[in-house]
Order: sequence, then C-alpha cells, then structure tokens
Amino acid sequence: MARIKTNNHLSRKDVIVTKAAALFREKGFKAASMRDLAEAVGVEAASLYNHIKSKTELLHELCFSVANRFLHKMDEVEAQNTTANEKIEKLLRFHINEMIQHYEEVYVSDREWKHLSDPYLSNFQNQRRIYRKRFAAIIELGIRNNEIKKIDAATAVLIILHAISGIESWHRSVQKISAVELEENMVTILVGGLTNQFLAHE
Amino acid sequence: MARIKTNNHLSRKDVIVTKAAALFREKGFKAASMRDLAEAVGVEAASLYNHIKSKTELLHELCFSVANRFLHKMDEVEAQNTTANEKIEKLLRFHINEMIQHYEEVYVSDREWKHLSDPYLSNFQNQRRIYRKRFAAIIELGIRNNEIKKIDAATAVLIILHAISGIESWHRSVQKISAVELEENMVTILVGGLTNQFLAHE
DNA sequence: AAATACCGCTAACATTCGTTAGTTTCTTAT
DNA sequence: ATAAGAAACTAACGAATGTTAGCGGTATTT
Repeated sequence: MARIKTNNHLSRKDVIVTKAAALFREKGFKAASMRDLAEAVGVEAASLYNHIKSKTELLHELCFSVANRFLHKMDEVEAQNTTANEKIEKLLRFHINEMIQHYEEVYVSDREWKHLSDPYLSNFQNQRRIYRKRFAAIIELGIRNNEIKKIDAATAVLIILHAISGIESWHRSVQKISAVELEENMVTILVGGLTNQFLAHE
Repeated sequence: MARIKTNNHLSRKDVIVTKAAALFREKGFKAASMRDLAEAVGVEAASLYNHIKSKTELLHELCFSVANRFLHKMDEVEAQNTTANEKIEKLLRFHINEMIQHYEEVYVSDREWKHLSDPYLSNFQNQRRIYRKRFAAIIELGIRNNEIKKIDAATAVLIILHAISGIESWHRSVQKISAVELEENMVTILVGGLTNQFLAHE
C-alpha cells in the first residue's frame, strides 16, 4: 500500500493536479481516464477521491490557476508607466516564459477549457474575453501614439496569443534551440516581422 | 423515416463527414458521440454505419483531406520561380483562406489529429513534419538571400502556423472585421511586424 | 499504548460509448 | 407491378467511464 509521495511543499492533491496536467496535455481531458491518472500517480483510481472532488475539479484548478497568473501580470504591466511597445514586449515575454516553464498547465488551460462546466465555463470565458480586451487596448494606445502600425488590434492579439501557443511544438521537438534563443526569436518576429526592413529600404 | 438529404454533388457520406467536422470542432473528437452526430444528421446512430466504417474513419477523412490540400499547394508554390518572400506570402494567404472557408475541417485536422490511430497517426505526423521542413527551407532560402531577417526558421514556421490557427477566434467572435481585412492584417503583422518601422528610424 | 484522523484498497454501481445483428421501409430499375 | 438494393429502424452487446460505499491498514496525536 504505497502512499503518494509528497515533499514538504507539495500536498498529495498538488501531486495529483500536476500529474493530471501532464496527462490532460498528452491525451486531452476527455481521453484521459481517472484510471490512467491513478496509474501515473501510483495508486488505485478510487483512492484519488480521498483528495479531489471530481475529474472536472482538476480541470478547474488548472485553468484558473493559469488564468489568475496572467491576469495578475496584466494588472502589473498596466500599472507601469511605460510605452505601449514595452508593455507588449513585457506581456509577450511573460507568456513565452509561462509556456516554457509551466508548459503542461498552460497548454491544458489553453486547449481544454471547453470541457469546463458552468458556472466555471462562463466564468473562464469571461476572464479570457476581458484579458484580450485589455491586451487590445494596449495595442490601440500604441497605434494612437504612432508606436505601432495601424492594424486591427484584436487581430494582433489573436496572432500573438496563438503564436505563443506554438511553443508546444518547440517543447516536444527533439532538436531544440535554447529557451532564451526561442524567446528572442519570437519577440523579434512578432514585434519586428519577418522582412529585413533595412534591405527593403535600400 | 426521414432520409439523409443529399443534392447531386454530395453523397450521404459527405453529409455525415461535414456534420462530423462541425461536431468534432465544437465538442472535440472524444467528447462528440456517434449519437450526437446521428442527431445532427437527423437519423439514428446505428444508421450511420450504412455509410461509414467507424468513428475514426471520419477523423481520417477529415485530417487527410486537409493535409492533402496543403501539400498540393506546397508543391505548387515551390515550383514557382519567385522570391522567398513571395512564396511565404502565397502560403500564408492560402492558409488563411483555407481557415476562413473550410474552418471546421481545418480546425479539426489541426487540433484533433492526436486521436488518429496507427498507421494513420504516424502517417499524419510524418506529413506534418515534412510540410514544416519544406516551409522552413523556404524561409532559410530567404535568409540566405537577405530577404528575411536572420531568425530561426523553425520558430518562424511555428509562429506562422499557429498564428493562423488563431482565426478560430475570429470565426467565432460576434464583431468581426471582414475576411479580406483579416487577411491583410495578418499578412501585414506576420511579414512586417507590429512596430512602426518608419517612425522607429526617424 | 490507545485513540483518531488519514489514506489506500476492493468491489460495485449506473451511464455512456462505439458498434453489430436482424428487420423493416423506402427508392429505383425492370 | 414487382424484384432488388439501399438505407432506415429497434434492440442489444461488451467495454470503458466517473464515482461511491465500506473496509482495513498506517501515520499522528494524546
């Protein structure tokens, strides 16, 4: 009867949530069964219910812990007295680092939130919508200040957020450039575009 | 006993595949049941099997019909005698239009291919890998010709492809800019970046 | 050492799932 | 009109799913 291993900082529930993130990422929420999760944790399926309320609760916890981190960062960035471009770059780098360091959680929150059930579902969708609005507002400010091209802000947000979720591919690929290089490349491309502007002007 | 409606160009199977795409997009492959699909088609679940072999077959058909269209376009673009930038823009616009016009199929192929089973799974993954390699090769050519910034080509591909999948958000949003505007915005941002370069140089 | 809360186990439940078998009904061709 | 084939139906299957009940062992507190 082997117990779930914990250290001083992690509760048994934390262990389960972490393993769930990895499993939901790998198989998708619906395809991952509680018996799969139990095996990953090293315990029988029924035993999980001594620590969690339901499978969906695991998804709640993952989705909202990620969402909260992003909203918190948005508060911080908005409060800073910087240019729109600097704000965008800050957010961009935060997103990239979150995706690199908390890969499984962020990925699950991004792709599996559909399987939340109300009221969590509407709640999550709301937070998401608001986050994007705030992001778009920063871009619109940048446009008014002539820092940023006259493009549709919502489209820009959509591109940025989805481009970041592409780090998933990087994470799984065998031949990777370093995390730092990845970050620099992404910022360069998204902020500055692909085209070699110097050459184009000459 | 209402039959599945067909016109001259669509077989009953085509109708099922199309409805399946919409359903798989909405709920995800695993969460969408054959009984759901049957209801959408207007028939009992068992009746579907007069036209299809299995649920997974539906996913095969969707994934590979999309993949084939992209590979075919890649052949075409590679064969053209144009600059790397022009090739990239061609592919970009093709992706965007595919996503706008065949939204459900492309989305499903993009997000649900994990649920394919071998040998289809490995096959699909291979095609995907090769497609990205070919895309990256075009970018690398552009870099050597000084058309494109010295960035990591694989990262650029990853950003472009994922950015395009963001059209999903546009598709579902209520207040949309037009498809043409969306396309122009996406090309502008991805090729030219966010920053207002003229201003930055002055 | 005894009491107590914690945690894991086995067994089983009600559902839901994809799919098959067998039958009936509708359409089409002769 | 009738035979033949296509396509719908009902019923049911076995497997897998999330979850609960109840019991037994283990760690912690007194």
